[in-house]
Amino acid sequence: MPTAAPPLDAYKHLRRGENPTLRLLNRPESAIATGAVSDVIDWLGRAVASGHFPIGATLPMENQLGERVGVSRTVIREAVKVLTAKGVLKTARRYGTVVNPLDDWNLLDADIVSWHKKGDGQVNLIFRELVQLLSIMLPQSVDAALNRLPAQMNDLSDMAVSVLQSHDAAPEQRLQAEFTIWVQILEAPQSSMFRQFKALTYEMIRLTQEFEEQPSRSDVLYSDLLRHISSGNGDEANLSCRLILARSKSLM
Amino acid sequence: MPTAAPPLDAYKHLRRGENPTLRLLNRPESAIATGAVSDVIDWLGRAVASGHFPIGATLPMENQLGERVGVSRTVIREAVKVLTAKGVLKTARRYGTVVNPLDDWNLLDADIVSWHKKGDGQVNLIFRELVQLLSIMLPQSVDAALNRLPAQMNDLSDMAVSVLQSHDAAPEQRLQAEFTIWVQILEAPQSSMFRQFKALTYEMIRLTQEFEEQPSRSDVLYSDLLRHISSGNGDEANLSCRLILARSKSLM
DNA sequence: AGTCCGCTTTAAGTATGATGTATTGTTAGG
DNA sequence: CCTAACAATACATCATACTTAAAGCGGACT
Repeated sequence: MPTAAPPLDAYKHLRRGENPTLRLLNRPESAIATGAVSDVIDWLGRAVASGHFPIGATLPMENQLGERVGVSRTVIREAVKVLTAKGVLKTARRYGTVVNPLDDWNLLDADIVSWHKKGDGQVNLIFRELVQLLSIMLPQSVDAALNRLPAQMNDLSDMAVSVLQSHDAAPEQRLQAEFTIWVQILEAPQSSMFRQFKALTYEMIRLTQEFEEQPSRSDVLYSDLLRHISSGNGDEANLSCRLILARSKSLM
Repeated sequence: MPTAAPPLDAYKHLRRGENPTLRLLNRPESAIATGAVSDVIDWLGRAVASGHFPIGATLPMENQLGERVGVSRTVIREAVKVLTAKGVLKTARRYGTVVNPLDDWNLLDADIVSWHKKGDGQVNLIFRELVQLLSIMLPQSVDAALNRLPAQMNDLSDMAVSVLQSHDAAPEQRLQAEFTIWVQILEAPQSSMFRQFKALTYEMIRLTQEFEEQPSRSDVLYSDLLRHISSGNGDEANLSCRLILARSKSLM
């Protein structure tokens, strides 16, 4: 086991959806976004995702873990329980807490994906499978967007495109802009389950940005997509959608 | 708020994968399948899903809830934390614990779906959307199964079909048999994310059985599907797949 | 009357320590 | 060599005390 302990506070800022200037959408912070337990969940999740605690490894005892990050055992236990419910960890008396194999993880849980970043152990695998999954779901959603009246495609999308077109948009702004567009599209099927893919889509965009050597311009792709949806051109819209996904797919 | 409290122990037997006689597959018990916390998660989840605690409702205080089901506040808190992480609940100091709107629930989490049963508040909605989602994913998986060598379709599937063909198979056996077949198919894409849909597929089959007025024979549908996959007949296999799903779809 | 500030109260959040209990590993007995 | 009793471990549960953020009330001031 590595000796260096990742700092607990290092990720606190990531959860907050700071977005003072712009009105674009940000991925809703995980519902459990308050207090020490949330911090430990985040820290532990990233520690596992990064390979600091590799698959099959046994975590330190709850007591040690607690004093290591400066919280009580109660907090550690509640965090571990959450990670256990997400299939990442498994606890057993006398045996300890161990990291489950990847197939046990609830990979459809966006939180789990969000803990991974470029360079982490299985991030390439996860990214690839995530793109593969969304390559199935997102075109379906685009199809649904065609059938609904284009009133769905509102000002928010237009604003997002203009952000993408601007030359001085920060990466986070571009991330939010692309996400905003997908949120509109994923509303079209009017399905709570489809809506669940919003957060996963956010993670795909995020990882796409991380993996890009140099920022590529996506404004044309998205404006084409929206235009074809508005004009009711199904084949063209579907093609635009797949072009956007091909960009992510090409990064592996 | 309703007065009658659902019994805590009433669901304990459901989690265990009792399967003494048969060798077919059962949905892997939720990773967190041991102890009082697990029981409370299950109980609370079902209490919410059934509408006993409707959306927007405030739960009793952690203390009261604890003495109501006969566990300490610690156990309640750990269970609530898990439900919070799944987006079902939301806690705030001085405000209490409230049930989130449906769109906040992690509906791709099979546990949440598993808590719903026929007659519950939103079960019709969830069932419909679940079938809709799997109507997209399962045909894709069938396609992948075609490309892999038919060694994938092993004895297990054959055994499952023979169970479906037998006239005296219990409902649970038929459930397990159908599930076993889908497990094989969902292995074909060799994707951890696709594997996540196993548990959701299990829930779809379960709900399909619940909603069926009288048990319908599915043996022909599945044997056709497997036969077409083995023979590499893509169009026919895809059709069989959609026929199976149409059976579920017709129940709403 | 209406607004604002601050106090009190509430219920979740955290901490601590003690005890319970499966499970493992070992050892003594056959 | 095998089995059964035993001891050790680390999670599981319980009980209690204390902390903290926020809702709600009430009084003071304009």
